[in-house]
Amino acid sequence: MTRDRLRSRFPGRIRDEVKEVALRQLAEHGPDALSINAIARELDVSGPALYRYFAGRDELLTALIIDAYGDLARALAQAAARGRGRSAETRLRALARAYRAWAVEQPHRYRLMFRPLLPGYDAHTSALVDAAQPAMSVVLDVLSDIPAEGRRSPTAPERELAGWIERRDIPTTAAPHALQAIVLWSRLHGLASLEIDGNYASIGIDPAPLYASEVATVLEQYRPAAGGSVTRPGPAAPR
Amino acid sequence: MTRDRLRSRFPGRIRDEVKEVALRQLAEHGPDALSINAIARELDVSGPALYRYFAGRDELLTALIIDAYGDLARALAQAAARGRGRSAETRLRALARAYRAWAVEQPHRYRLMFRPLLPGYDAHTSALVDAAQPAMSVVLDVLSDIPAEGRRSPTAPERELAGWIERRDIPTTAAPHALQAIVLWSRLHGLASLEIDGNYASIGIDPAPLYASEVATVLEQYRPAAGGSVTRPGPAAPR
DNA sequence: AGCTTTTGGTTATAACCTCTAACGTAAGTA
DNA sequence: TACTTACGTTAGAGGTTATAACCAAAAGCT
Repeated sequence: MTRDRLRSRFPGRIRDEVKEVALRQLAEHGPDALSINAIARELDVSGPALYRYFAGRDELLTALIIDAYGDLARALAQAAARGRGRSAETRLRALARAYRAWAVEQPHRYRLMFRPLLPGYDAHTSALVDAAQPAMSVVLDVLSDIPAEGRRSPTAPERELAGWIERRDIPTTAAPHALQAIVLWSRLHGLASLEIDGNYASIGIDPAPLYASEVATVLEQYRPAAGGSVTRPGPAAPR
Repeated sequence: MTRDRLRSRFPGRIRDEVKEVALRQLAEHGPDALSINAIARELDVSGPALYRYFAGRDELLTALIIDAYGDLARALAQAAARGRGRSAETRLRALARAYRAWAVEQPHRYRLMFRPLLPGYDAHTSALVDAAQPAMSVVLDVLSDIPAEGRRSPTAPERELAGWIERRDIPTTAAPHALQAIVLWSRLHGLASLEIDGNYASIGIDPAPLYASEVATVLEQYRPAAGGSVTRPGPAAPR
């Protein structure tokens, strides 16, 4: 037969084309339904042809995940940039809204990011954590605009984080806020992942205020004096 | 042939036996590796035999999920019961520790609970949300021990929740705390799911203080006056 | 131009999987 | 004892990933 080759049909962006089809199928038929064969069929090409472009299902998957992280980072950066003039608080709120919006608009991709695929904790795993970093950096950036005057002495997790900060290419001005960023991310992730699985819908509440509230308390908690001082991460968890 | 039948080998608990094998395989070879065939092989029985006891792979999966919810609820209830004398705060902290411990000790089961399987939002989905409720009730129970003196007027999400509370068999005394419970759960879920996927380990921090801290701020936030008053879920998210 | 090498596809095949169908035996019941 | 139901068997349809072997088209070189 030798029908039109992929190369001529999608010059220079075959991998992208494959990934697009993959995302479509993923959105329609669930996360476990991602099938190399089905993609090939839709591209009107026969089975193993795609193995010229992806080592296998897993590599395709991780490529999708990495893309997703990048895309999320871009969306967050945009949201942060839009509010450049305003206060860090409002920018942070915008960030949270953008995070939520991204997750809600493409839940399949969001789920993909946090789905562990291989039991093998090998090198490719580190590729994934690297991919996650830019998005985190956006959060850190916004947080580091908040003046850190009058800070109390760093807590244990904060000290642990300082070392990590240095080992990456992150500007060390962000260090005092790293823990905030992680807590915020954890909360947003908790909200988003519960929301896209319909847990808030099933009990009939609107999660939007929760996002706003979580941002507010993250700012509150790690502030110098205020009322949040009782609240500091105690002496290494009363195991 | 006619080797020993399952019935005679595991009288009265064939389904349980199958589920045990399933959990073992799930723990060892990842969540996608759960195979009816492989289970049958391990039980020294041939393929389709198991279809007498489970309608298919999906039913087995949902059975595992429901079991997991029940098991988690038991673990939480135990933790809550152990601290019966002490203050609600410490009981709540114990609850959080138990939640974390359960998730960390059996990550495969934890992941299972929050994994959406079928795109079909049918009746079996409601079976799953029903299964999740007992665990939530434990959290509500502990929270409702906290006196609600001097409460400010209920926020929008709280009002939304009140209706839901009435529709279930939950004692309405828990109503004022339902939002706290949901926020707490969301945070715990965020922490746990990030932890079991190794996100904290990869940046080298110990998540234990974070759990404690999140419990503390949940209590802080929804307290009458204090410093948390600025923190209330704003006017329905500035969309 | 012509020859050679690389590249991008093809089909065939192995080894899995889920699940249905058809069939026989073992066990319980009238 | 005869009948019926329950339980397990093999066979098979249709799906998957992934490898192997092969072939044609395009690109590079002289």
